[in-house]
Amino acid sequence: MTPELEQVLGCSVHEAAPALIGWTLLFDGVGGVIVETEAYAQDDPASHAFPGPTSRNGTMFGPAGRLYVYRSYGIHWCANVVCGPEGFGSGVLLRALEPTHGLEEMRRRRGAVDERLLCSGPGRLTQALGITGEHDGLSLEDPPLALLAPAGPVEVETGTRIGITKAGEMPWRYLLSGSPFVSRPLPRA
DNA sequence: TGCCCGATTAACT
DNA sequence: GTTAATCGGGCAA
Repeated sequence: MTPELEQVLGCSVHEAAPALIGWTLLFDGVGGVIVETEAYAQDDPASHAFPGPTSRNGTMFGPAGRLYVYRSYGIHWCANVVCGPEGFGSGVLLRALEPTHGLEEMRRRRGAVDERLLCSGPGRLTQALGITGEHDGLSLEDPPLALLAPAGPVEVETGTRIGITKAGEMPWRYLLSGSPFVSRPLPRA
C-alpha cells in the first residue's frame, strides 16, 4: 500500500472515514470524488462486523485497503473500504460520489438521470460503477480499482448516519462541505 | 428448517 | 409521506 493510503486507512475507522472524503474512486476508469462516507467500527451494533466474522463479512476482517461488498435489502449492492489493523473488522461505507469519470457509462447503467443522482446513495454508487458481490475482497490499489488522493485541502462536515436502526444517533457520517452530490443534505443547523 | 429483518431505492398517494 | 420489491444472514425451534 502506498504510504499516502496507509496513513489514511491504517488508523481508526473514525479517522479513516472523514479522511477518505475528497479522494477519487475509480472502477474500470469510471467513478468520481468521494463526497459522503460513514464509519462502521467492530464494536458498533450497527456494523456487520459486530457479531463477529461470518461468510458474508469476512472481508471486513482482512487487511485494510480492500473492498467489502454486500447485498442490501436483497436488491442493492453496497461498497465499503476496509480499514484499521488486519482482523479488526471495521470499514467505511461509501455513500456518494461526485461523478467525474465515465459519465456516459454511468448513465448507461443507471438510465437517463440527473448527474447529481448518478452516485448519490450507496446502492446507486455501486450500480453506476458496475460494482457487485463478485468484486468483494478486491484491493483498492489494483486494477480495475483505483483510489487517488485529493489535490488540495478538503473541508469535511459531520452528521448522523442514515437508514440504520441501531446506534443511529452516533455522528459517524461525513460529507464534503457544501457538495450537492450527497445522498441527503445535512439537517438544518 | 423456517421466520424475520435490514448500512435502500423508486414509484406510488 | 408511504410502501413494495427481494434475498441472504442470524437466530429460534
